[in-house]
Amino acid sequence: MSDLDEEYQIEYFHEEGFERKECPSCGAHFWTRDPDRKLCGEPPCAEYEFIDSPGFDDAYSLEEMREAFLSFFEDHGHERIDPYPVAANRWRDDVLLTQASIYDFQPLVTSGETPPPANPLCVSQPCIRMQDIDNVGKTGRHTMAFEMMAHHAFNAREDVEDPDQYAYQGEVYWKSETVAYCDELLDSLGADVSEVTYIEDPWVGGGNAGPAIEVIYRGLELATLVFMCLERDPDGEYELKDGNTYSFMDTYIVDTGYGLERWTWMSQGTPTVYEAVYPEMITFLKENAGIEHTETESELIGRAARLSGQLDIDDVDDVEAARGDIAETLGVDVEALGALVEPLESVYAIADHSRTLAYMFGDGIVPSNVGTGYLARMVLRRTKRLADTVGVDAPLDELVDMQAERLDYANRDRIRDIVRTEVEKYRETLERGGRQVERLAEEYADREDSIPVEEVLELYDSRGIQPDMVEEIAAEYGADVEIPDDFYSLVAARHSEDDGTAEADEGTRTDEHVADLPETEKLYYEEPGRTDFEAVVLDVIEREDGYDVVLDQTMFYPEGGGQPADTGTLSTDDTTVDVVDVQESNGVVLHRTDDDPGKGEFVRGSVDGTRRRRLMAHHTATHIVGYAAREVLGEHVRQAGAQKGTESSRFDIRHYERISREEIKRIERVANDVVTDNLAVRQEWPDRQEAEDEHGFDLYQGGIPPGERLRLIHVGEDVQACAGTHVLRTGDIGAIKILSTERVQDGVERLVFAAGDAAIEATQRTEDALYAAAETFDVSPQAVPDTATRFFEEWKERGKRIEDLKEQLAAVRAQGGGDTGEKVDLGGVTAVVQRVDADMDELRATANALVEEGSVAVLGSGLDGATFVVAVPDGVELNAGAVVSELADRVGGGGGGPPDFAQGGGPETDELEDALAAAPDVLRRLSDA
RNA sequence: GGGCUCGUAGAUCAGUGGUAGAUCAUCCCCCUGGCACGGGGAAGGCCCCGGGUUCAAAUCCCGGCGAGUCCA
Repeated sequence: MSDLDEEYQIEYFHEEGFERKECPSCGAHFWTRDPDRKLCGEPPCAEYEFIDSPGFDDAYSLEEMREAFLSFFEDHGHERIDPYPVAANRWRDDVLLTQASIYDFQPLVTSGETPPPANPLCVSQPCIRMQDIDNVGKTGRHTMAFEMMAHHAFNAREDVEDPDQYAYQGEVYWKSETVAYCDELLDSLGADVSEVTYIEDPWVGGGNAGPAIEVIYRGLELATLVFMCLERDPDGEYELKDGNTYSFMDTYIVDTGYGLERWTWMSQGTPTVYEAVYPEMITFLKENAGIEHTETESELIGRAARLSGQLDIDDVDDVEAARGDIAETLGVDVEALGALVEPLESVYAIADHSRTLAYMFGDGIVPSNVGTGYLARMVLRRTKRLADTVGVDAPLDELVDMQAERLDYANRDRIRDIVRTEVEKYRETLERGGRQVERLAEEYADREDSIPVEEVLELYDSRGIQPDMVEEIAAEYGADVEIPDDFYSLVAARHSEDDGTAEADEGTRTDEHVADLPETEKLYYEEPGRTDFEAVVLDVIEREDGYDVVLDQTMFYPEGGGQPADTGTLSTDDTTVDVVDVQESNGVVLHRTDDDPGKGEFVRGSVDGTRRRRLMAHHTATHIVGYAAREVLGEHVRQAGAQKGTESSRFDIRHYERISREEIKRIERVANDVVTDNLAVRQEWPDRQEAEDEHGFDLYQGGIPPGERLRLIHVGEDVQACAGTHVLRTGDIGAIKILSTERVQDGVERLVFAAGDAAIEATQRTEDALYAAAETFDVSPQAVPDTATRFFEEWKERGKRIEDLKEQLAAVRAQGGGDTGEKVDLGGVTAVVQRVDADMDELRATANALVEEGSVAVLGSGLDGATFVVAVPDGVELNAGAVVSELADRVGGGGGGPPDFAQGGGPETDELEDALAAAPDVLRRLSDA
């Protein structure tokens, strides 16, 4: 086993006379120009030495520092590229948010499959790291949103068998130049390079690894220089800190990260990073929240900030402890210090979170209960809480807009709209939740009981109510509640209880048969309207339920991109087999057939033309509906899934509100305008990088296809990467009809629509339903809504009238107006036993009326099975439930109820008379008892 | 993607197998010179929809629709 020590013997260090040392405090190895230096210089081995004493010649704003960095590397042969979105899931599906500049180039560029946009390049990449959320504001240096400035060089070894297998060749530069650039940049900004230390710190992540260097200046880590050159390999020579073994790759990549915020901070020497990067916002927030400090207070805050860099702060508990230490060092009361810095911490966090939200919404994330949308929602709610707590009364959308303006987003109105909508949703949630907590608190306060933790868990889990809100409200009502320290692990435990969903992953069956076969030539792109073709059967693979036929070329479209497979037939001179399904595996198209056409045979293929035409119409229509939805609802609208069909298709989009009927109509109109314009549908196969440069990541609405080249489909202004089959002109679609919308998830709306013939059919089905209703009402279709309303109103009126009449009938009956029943004297009270063939409501009403008269009522009905109602006036010793129970038993059923009013019945209607005849005896017996 | 909670009068919610309720809002009456308040009364319910279990379902079970929320 080797270690990576040798990797740090970098030419530049030797040329410049660096010495390698071991830090006596932490044991790390580092390189320095200063022969007298002992410590590595990184906290906790040192403290911040730049607060109030900036480390560079000039103070830079965030924008100035970004420009200084990028132009430095431009002057040194790097091409500046535009940053990627913070929503990394727009070009890769393994992560949600961009957390480093290298994310831009994973996985296709780092693996060598796709060339980088430039080589070498430099970029300032916005990133979001949610894992730091609790520390933001408290440590003075953590931010959730930041820009990682970077220069990257993509190298590939040329001593391999086939250097051309990689999308880039040769070495641009490697370790020595990388360190030299960093050193020179620091020098050019006026840093004292003799104070800079380069600490050896191997990097491991995501299956890759390599030597890496932390660049420390005046106690602050300014950059990390990573030399990605290893990949995980069970037989690898190098065992790294994650316990895995690694070996060298054919590609090796310079991956650097320079924290823009920290460089800006270093240049200004403010107490915290926040004051350096968004000073106007901090000033605004402090003013808005009415935070003012005397000179001595400010001085104290500055000293505390300086010390906080020295402490190794990893979580909130540490922060609490750290504050104690700081207070002690400064000789002040810990609570006084807290009162002084806590509002400031909130202000810092609000500024940072607002910037995070501006990035998120600016890059098109829509709040949701899933994915990046959920993260955005969490950040927004946290920000709102902080603002409320510290007393910032400016609306949140204004705060986010301040950051969006600085970041130069074009869609600021949309961002504000999203924030306002989301804040309103949160307000409603809080209001609902608050009422719920109040009720609960009142209940437990009345019982002089404390609110159990289980209730608090339930409130959080299903209603999103923070435990501290429960505490607060409970206190108002004088109810006790204890929130355990491990509250959030209790929440986690709730969710992990039924984690036993076995992964029924039968493994991707990489077909051995397919591996040796040539890729099938796809004819459907050239002439999508053609259905007949000729081909040679290259192989036939027998399957459990049929055969997979491999041809040299095919017109059959395999299932993919939400478009179902074609069906049809393959014919030889001797036989015709049905193609029931078509799949693609590694470029080989597998035609699932019901019979074996014979390997080596020459076949004529015929695709079901009607089915294909319908699918093509729906596929092109999907692009058009997407375009129309973006036109009507806004640029943030993105595809969240799609499934094409022959009768209808569904298309899911990200949007932050329910779509109104009006909006649907407008989308339909825009879509049909595109159809009427009869635009040509163009396809092209450009280089991936060029396509991304020209059209951006919105190309990947339907997912991210692999490969160096993309197939682009142009429909009017709309451009998408798409492998499906399309009509030649939009007019071929005929018509597009949106059938319904539904909310698949919060923030995801599903549009169900039909195109072409299917649209006509769908419209006809709707009309048929309307006509049928019109016929029933015997009115014109236009009159159906009014008529239905009138009928419904009348129906309700009649219901009430019937109720009323039943009451009256019951009263009359009770006074002996109707056919009087048998009277039974129970000594002091009379019981009336009577058969009334009526429904339960009427029976109940009659019984009530009899009770009003002072009688016991025993009523039976044979209307729907045998049913009984027994009612007993107040003060009479007779259990109605017991009576009913006995009577119902005689008709094969059961019954019960409270002692004064019981109901029951059974299926044997024939026994009803006998049961009623026996009732007097039952009554006498039960009342005696 | 997975879990959980909820859907009852215009609003907020009780009711958890046995006669659908409260508070506020609305309307009427009383009190007052008038108003606020107070007192009395009335109107207002496909108990989200569809199945199932049961003598009986707002209530229990299944499915759907709608809303909310937590986790990854």
